[in-house]
Amino acid sequence: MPEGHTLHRLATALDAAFGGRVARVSSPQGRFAADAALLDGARLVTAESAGKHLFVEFAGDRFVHVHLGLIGKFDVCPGAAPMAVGQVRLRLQNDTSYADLRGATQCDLVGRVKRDTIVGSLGPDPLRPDADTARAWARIHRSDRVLGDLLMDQNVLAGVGNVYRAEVLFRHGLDPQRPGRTLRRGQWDALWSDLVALLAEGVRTGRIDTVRPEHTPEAMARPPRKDDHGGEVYVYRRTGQPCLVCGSRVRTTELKGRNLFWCPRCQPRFRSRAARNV
DNA sequence: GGAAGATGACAAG
DNA sequence: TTGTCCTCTTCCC
Repeated sequence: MPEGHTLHRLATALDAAFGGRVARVSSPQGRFAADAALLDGARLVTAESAGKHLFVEFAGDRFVHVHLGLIGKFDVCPGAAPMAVGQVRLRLQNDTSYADLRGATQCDLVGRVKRDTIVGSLGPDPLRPDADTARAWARIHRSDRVLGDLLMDQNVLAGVGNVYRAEVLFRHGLDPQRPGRTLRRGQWDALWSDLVALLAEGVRTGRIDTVRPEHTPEAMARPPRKDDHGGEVYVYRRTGQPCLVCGSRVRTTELKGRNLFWCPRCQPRFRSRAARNV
């Protein structure tokens, strides 16, 4: 379930379990074996996240760059490491904890320059207090691409994934197919501060909850969800179900290979002034 | 038991 | 745009 808040929590957990201590590093699956051998027995300095990227820093300006992709998992557990189950690409362990990485799209040993390049290419991360929101706005308000596309572009905005995209657009009544250049500054500012709050809440709870208190009874009354982002949402993966606010059926379509969810009434189709005057 | 699908991102054409 | 990779869970037969 990797969106920005997940990676942020993961970095914190890894830092708490391994930061400042010598770590055993291995690759039971073998695909990271050569690099693991180089790091084995080194001091793990810290772990940090940037958007959906994770960097585990080892002494000597060495970083394990991890991207979980769609299906990756990095489980941090207390106690002694059991026999590796499944495809464990990377395992960290010390006297008190172990952590297993599976299914990541990326697990590479990189230097500081490469690490800085990756971080520098990302858009502002709502979880970082020093995030430069103006950079994202500069990209968005000049773009012909639609909001649903822009919000998922990590070079525009770092850490937002499919769940937060769908939910934040719903919360602001914005049509996902609306071109970025038509967004007003005030709307963007509201969108950004909402993302800051939602992701911070996600970091705190480990779930994605976006339903406002006034709609919580409706959310609680519906059948339990099968997917595992953990929280209560308005539209994400609720295709065909009634909107918690207006009762319309939640709709879905594919946008650049990803599922996009929205409510046709709460997020009415955007029409430019020119189009309205025709 | 096996197919489908999933909170992502890349390269190739 | 399409194909590919990564792993695990859910759903259907």
